[in-house]
Amino acid sequence: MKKILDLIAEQMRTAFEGCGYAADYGKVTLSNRPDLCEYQCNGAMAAAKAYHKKPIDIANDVVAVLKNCAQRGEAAGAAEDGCGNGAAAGTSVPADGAAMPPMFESVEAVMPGFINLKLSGEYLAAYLDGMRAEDKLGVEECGGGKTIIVDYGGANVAKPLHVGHLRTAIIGECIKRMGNYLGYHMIGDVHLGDWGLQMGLIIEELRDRKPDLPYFDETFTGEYPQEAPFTISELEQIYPAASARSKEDETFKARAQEATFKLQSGYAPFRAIWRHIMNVSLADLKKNYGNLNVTFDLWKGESDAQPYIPGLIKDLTKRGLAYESEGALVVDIARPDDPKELPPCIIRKSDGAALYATSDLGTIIERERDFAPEEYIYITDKRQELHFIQVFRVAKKAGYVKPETKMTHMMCGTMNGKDGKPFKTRAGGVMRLENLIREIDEAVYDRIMENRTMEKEEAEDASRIIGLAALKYGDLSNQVSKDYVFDVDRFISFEGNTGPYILYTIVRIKSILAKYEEGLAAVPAAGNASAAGKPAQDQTDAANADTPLSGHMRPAQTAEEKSLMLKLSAYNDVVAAAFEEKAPHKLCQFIYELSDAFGSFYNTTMILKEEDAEKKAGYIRLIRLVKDVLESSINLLGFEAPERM
RNA sequence: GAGUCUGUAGCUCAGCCGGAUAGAGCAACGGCCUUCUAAGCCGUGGGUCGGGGGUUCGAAUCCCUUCAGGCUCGCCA
Repeated sequence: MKKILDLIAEQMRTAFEGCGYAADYGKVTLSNRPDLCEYQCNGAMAAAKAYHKKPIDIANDVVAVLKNCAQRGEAAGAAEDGCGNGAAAGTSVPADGAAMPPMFESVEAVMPGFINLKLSGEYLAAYLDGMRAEDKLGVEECGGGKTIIVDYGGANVAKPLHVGHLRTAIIGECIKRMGNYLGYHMIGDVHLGDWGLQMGLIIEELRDRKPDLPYFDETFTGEYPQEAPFTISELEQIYPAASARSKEDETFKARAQEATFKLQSGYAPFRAIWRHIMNVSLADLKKNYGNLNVTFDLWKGESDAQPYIPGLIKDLTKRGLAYESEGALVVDIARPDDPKELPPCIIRKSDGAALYATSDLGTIIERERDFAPEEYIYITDKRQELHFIQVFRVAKKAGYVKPETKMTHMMCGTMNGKDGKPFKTRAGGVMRLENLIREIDEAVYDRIMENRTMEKEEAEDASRIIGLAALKYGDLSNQVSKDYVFDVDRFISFEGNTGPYILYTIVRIKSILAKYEEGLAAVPAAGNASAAGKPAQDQTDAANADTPLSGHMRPAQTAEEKSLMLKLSAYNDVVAAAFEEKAPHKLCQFIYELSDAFGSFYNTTMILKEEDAEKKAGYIRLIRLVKDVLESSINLLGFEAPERM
């Protein structure tokens, strides 16, 4: 479906043109004065200078044309009188094939030259009917199947996920879901850190702990065991210990570097250990990401890029793009218009080893070969900005990526504690993701038990769902690029603009809908024995020809109802903008406002007590659409709602 | 030092490709449950949009300058 702002703007543009002004001035925005109007057009003021006229005169001209059309009851009039060509208000939003009612309830010019618009209740109702009839609630699939690779998560093998991994995972998942919803072919890749020094550290630490393992017996010639010589909890203990040791013990560090080198050179025993590390760690990572509702299409890692690196280096050297500098192999990426000359990208260290940029370039070569995506989106901490500038420029300069391919680096701000410094546990350490999630879930559980009567098991399930929503919404509702304060106490308060508030709205609607279904089922069941045994859903559809599903949306009767309907109509616009601008917080903002509008409506309108059956059915249609939009939105954000809370 | 981002209510944040009276939430205060889930709704108070200058009919928004803070600045990822 066309976006409602575009539909209105089409009318405005033809009206401006009909008065002899450029159509561009017909831009329409949501009103910033809801007390005066619903939509506004400020074009008359902008046009005033170009046409040497008073803004209010222009506004009056345009308004006169719009009113003229409305009066004649044909918003789809002839083009020469400026009434539009019929595409906007005539037939573009069919509701059961019927023509659309007139668009505006009121159109007025106000000093100094604003044009204030109010949508007619009939038009709005018909627009919402259009949404209800469509698969994706009116969201247009603008992606056209284009492939986009999203590189997010950034987990390191053998290191537990901690809060620092939270943002990129959550944001990446949301971007991927929005893209898929809009018809892009999104490929999420976790891009594991599985090839660095940490592997050598683990191998050498393991040697000291379990020297009898066959991997360390150079005379061993048999088959290595299938089973890993450690569990995930051992592994998670080994790495930090080894890491700490390497900082004090130079010999140990040298051994680890040596081991890393041997691993990377293909030394069989160490490759065998590496595979064990990968298997054990990957299973754990999948579980943890799964708990966050974060999934990846690809579980590739830096190690997968290694086969491409020799060819990459050879190619860059042969073509003169890479050259030796201070013992390292580098590629210049500076451009004359850079405000500051950027350092070259190092693709091989002076000791001959590859590094981060090299494996990212290797990964790009593999992705081009396998997917030839039209866009790359990397989601990482913002401190990696320079790294990605370098990688992108080398990839383009060397022609590994087509010039028109978009390469985007979404830079995430850091999560700080209440003190404004990077987030730490109360004890001062790095907080593991699992612990954070548990803390939130427990707080939700306590909250449920203090206010509600619910079985222990249901409460536990519900607290997991609600806790995740609190965590994700708390993150996604902030601007991606900004640092933000991660305050556990605030997240578990669940009041105001929070995930649980959104869920609560959904749960209340579900509850009303369920009661309504019960009520409908009860009526025919009393006098119709044959229907009595059927499930409630079948009965409601069969019992009443004019069910909430089949009937039309009714024009709003109250201010609260109108606000709610107006808010709903913005859904397709918001989803498209949130993806286009890579701004999940806009979708959060939207569902918060939608929930808020529902709250006001709910509080002023008794839905189930309504005596007029058709009116009541209209309310049901409306709140069902609210529920659908909310559920669809939170699914894009990456969480879900419980049945009760 | 250079580059870059940020600075909006007591706190946490929207708004930033120029528009009308700068918006929410939390916290504070006051109302609303014999009515569909009060994790809710309604209301009150609270602001030199860091400071200064400029562009404009019009600036939180654009430009310059200044202050404060964060981050980055060739062989970590």
